Amino acid sequence: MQNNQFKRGELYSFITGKASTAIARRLQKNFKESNVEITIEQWSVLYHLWKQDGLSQQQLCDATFRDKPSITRLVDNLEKLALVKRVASKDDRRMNMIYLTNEAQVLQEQTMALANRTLNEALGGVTIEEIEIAKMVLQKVYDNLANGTGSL
Amino acid sequence: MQNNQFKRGELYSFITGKASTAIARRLQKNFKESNVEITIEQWSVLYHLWKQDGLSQQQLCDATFRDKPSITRLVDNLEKLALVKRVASKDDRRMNMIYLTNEAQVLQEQTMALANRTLNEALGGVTIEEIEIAKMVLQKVYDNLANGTGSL
DNA sequence: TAACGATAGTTGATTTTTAAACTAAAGTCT
DNA sequence: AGACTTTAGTTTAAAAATCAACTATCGTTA
Repeated sequence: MQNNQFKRGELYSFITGKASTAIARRLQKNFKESNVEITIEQWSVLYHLWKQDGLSQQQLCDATFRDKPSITRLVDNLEKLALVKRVASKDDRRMNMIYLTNEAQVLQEQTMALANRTLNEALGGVTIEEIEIAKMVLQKVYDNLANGTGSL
Repeated sequence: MQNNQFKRGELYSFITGKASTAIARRLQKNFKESNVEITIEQWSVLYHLWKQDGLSQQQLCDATFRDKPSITRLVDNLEKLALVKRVASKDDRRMNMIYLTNEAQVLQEQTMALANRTLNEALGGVTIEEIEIAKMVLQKVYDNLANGTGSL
């Protein structure tokens, strides 16, 4: 039994993710206004490939916190948009390595600028110290749930 | 221009909402293990009705941060499950007031216990003070984006 | 009262997410 | 080598989100 005693109802915001949903919607809107015709889900995949190109689909699952069918379809759609290419691994023929195309590399600078603008809109009036604590709490929540088996 | 200068990549967690997604998945899993056969989206509607019964669909939109079609269909499904009832308002015949059934009231205690258990799993090792700051930051992010027009 | 615009809710089409079942390719163990 | 298990990815079906168009009712205003 933990010594944290929470008042019911107060922590609803942690469950709903209203803040991240609001950020995602705003980012999507900012993309559209700049005529960037990709979804934020697709962008989140490109984001990790910009950090490191040639990830497997499973690595993209872990990075984006999505399950395998979601990544399969996101990669399907990104391939249709000619933003990524599937390349069968020579070492392990079960794996697809996902590589960015030249078109996708062009998007990086523009979309990262839009993402930073969106975060500035979202975090106005919040101090760096508060942001650091919030980041730490969210990371800890994720670690608490990602590692465990779910059996408490 | 704001004086907040963020390092790229570090704030990715704010966009993805990994933490709230992880909590939602764990809650759904805990529901299933206890044979509670509702989705977390349905539960989020019930949650607000437990706090105040007889809300209109528009009030549920605002409370759950969902749009009108989503609430229409969630109420559809909750009605099929015999957990809520639509009652046309006498004052304003455009409005449906949504009321809990007896079956839904039975669910309250069990699911709130599961929600609190889930939050205890999620927030282990985080102090009350840190939680308060994180809540404040998330609320401020939401306010920053919900009020604005999106034009920066 | 007639016309106009705003609000509450529904419907339809498309896309995404999720869980579960499935195929194919490795690895392991005797 | 043969049987078993694990891992990578795909497919299918159901629930939900999103955007747009739509109906019905209300309020205002001329």
